[in-house]
Amino acid sequence: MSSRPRLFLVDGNSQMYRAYHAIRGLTGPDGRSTNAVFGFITMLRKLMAEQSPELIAAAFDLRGPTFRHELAADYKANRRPMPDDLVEQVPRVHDACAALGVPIVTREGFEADDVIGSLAARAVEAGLDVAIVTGDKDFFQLVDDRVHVFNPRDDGAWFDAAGVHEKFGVRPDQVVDVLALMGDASDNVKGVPGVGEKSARSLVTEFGTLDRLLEEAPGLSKKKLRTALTEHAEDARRSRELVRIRVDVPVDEDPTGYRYEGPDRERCFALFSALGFKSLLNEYAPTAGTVETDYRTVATEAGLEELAAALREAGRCGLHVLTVTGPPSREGLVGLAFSTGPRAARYVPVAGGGLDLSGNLDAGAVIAALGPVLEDPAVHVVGHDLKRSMRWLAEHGVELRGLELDTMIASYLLDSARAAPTLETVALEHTGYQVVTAEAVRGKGVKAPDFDRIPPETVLAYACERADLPLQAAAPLTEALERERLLALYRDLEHPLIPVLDGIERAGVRVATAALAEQSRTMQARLDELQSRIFALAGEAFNVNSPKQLSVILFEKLALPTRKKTGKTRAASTSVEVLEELALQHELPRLVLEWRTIQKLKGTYVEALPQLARPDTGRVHTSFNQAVAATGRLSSSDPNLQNIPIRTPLGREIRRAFTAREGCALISADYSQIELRVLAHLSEDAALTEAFVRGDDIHDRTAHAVFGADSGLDPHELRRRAKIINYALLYGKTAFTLARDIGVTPTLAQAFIDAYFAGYPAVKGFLDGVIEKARESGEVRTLYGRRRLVPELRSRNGQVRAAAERATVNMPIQGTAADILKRAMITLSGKLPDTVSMILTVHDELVLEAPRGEAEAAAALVRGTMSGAADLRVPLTVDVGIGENWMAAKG
DNA sequence: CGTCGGTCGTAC
DNA sequence: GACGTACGACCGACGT
Repeated sequence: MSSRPRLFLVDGNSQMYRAYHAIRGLTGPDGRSTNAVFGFITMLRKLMAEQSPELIAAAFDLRGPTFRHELAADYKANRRPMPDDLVEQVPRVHDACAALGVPIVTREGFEADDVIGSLAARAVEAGLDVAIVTGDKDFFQLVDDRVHVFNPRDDGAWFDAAGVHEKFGVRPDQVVDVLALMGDASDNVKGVPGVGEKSARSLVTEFGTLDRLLEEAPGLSKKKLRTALTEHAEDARRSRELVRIRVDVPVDEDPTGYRYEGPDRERCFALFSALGFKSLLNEYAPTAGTVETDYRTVATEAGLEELAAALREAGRCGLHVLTVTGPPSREGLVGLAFSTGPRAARYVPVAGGGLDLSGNLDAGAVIAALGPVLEDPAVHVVGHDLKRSMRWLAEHGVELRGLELDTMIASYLLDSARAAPTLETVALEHTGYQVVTAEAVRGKGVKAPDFDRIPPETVLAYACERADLPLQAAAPLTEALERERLLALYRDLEHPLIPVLDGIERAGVRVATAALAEQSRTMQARLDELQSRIFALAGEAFNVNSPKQLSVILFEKLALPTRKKTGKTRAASTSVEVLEELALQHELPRLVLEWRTIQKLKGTYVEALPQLARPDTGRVHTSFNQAVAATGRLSSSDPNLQNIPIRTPLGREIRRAFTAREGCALISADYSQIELRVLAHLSEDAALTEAFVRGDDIHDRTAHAVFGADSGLDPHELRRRAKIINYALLYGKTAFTLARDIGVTPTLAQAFIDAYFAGYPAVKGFLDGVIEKARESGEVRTLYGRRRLVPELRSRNGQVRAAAERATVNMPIQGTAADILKRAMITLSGKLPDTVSMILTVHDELVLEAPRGEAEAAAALVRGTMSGAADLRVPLTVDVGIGENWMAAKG
């Protein structure tokens, strides 16, 4: 090993071309290509990380002729010009290179190759080793003890002289001779006709040098070769001069001066922001620690009064409510943070909890001073997840008003397809700051102390940033919403929905915990019984819940046939589908199916729900997430009340446990076939629209269209199949899975799909049109302008593309339905009397709780509001029911 | 002992 | 390979 410092010389042009071809379809915020820049940066960063170069520089070609054009006028004449979208990236590749701390070297009249060759020669003279970073085999000619070639592709490959011989078949000093003989069509380097790479190599190996070969040519026995070599000897010599990399270009630079001193972080950040390289921004972002801040703790009565006055004076603030983890509670409030301007915030810790905060103000004093400000609609509030703040403040009797902007939801509307936006990503993208994470303050894992166990001074920066940065992000986010035509959707739909959802969450839903406990006992008894019979049949005890152990029993011990493999690990599947088939030939899988069903219901609902109910009220308060689902739907968690069973009798028992409070009834109202109606509206299909307008049974209508009037089959079965087909189309289902679901051959299923599209011709055109438009624009929108970005439509991976196409056709349908229900909720919340509460929403359904005497009137109001929530070409039919529990109300 | 990916299953 | 959108229980491999 040499101890000499090593200079890395990056072959800029070849690496830029490689990046350009390796990455497709990447564009920046301005819509211009960024693929080559991104690929080049990735390569450089990898090089830095893995090779830790002490010295580095990059050489690039300049436009215009070089000395080679003087040697051969047609040099590179055949080469296709650089694509326009690469040309425009060249200056940015240079910028990126410089920003990352890699100086750029060019020489007029010479190519990057010659600059590198000459720099390498100077470097060796100066006592350095050299690594040429390239994927171009031409550089093999420069390799010696001191100069090696490094190909950064994949894991990276080093070439010394032996490596060159192994890879290219000749010694480095013979490389030019081989290249000269074989020529290079793309550069118009002629070479010798009939001599390709292989024969060039063997000839040079045999004769040692090109000169020697040409001397001996007249005596060669092979006629063709002899003639070619003698006639084209001059071409070969000229070609050698073209392919020979110059090592004598005057380079003034001192190679020892290319010391790598790291990236210019500010310049990188600015450049990567402009290019839209969000994943890279993180690393180069300025952090709070590097910026002057005015973050202070407020811990006196006088300070509180001063803060309250300042907030009123400002009329606008960023807010963060710092709490312990877990559901909202009175005790869990840890502190409040307010910001009224960039990098300025006040943190008000609240005494109590596990830490001795006797020096701090108690919740009563804090709320007394600041509650009125928070409730004042004239004081506008910006925050990240305002609904969460509302719920926690409500625990202290404070009604947060004056909501101005929720940065979480604004960011979600801009790109609903990615993971729910955290303040970390919003701050980074819209203010350029990297915030302190909760993990950095609290530590990692479940054992990390909660915020109430951490001293206020430690929490200060964290809490203040969470008030400050949303406020700073508000303007850029609003501009982005405006620019992307999403501001009206935010203002008219998502924003007004925040307090509506807060109300639903706060109201909660009553669960009959005693009934669930009873169910749990019954279920356990049945599970025990099933388990012993399963063990008896298996001949041993095992964990029935473990797919792995179960498959050993099924497929090894009992030697039942495997039917399906699982997605990722390709293990034998034990899914319902498989077990149902196996149940035909063995008792054990049948018992396992029943065991699983009961276990699932018991574990997920019967036991989980009572634990999540408030002991004092017996009500569970779910969280609705407004910034998760890519289509615009809401999701529900802790507990998820949107997947409570309904299909099986046992499952329905669980719905019976959702009951109205004393003296009240539940009202369930759901849209009938809303997605198909949305499809009818969006596609403007005459037959589909007419069917809904006339009030036909849509599945019968489809059965008629698909199977004909006189198929002679059971009408119920036909309707069942038609229903599956109707929904299959919404999800982009293929003939393959449709066939499986309705029990026909894929060919027949395809015939059904064809018949469907023949019956509803505009639907086909609509679905194709959606994909086509989305491929062009990169996005797909609902009737109300909600959008989803679908870059995967341009993927080269067929499977990825197909999945994106299915998501694309589904989005406007599912998303418009979601928009409509949200509209209905907002309107309804303004009309309902105080005595009636919305308590649940499940995609196409609303559940309300009303005093018995008011239920009928409320039901009528709900039906009217939901029906009128959208103005479609088809009516919106709403099924409404009233009952003492959720099951009964769905009647 | 905790984290995390994989599998399975519930809803619309 | 093959149905869109979610949440969550449980297992078991893996790392501390």
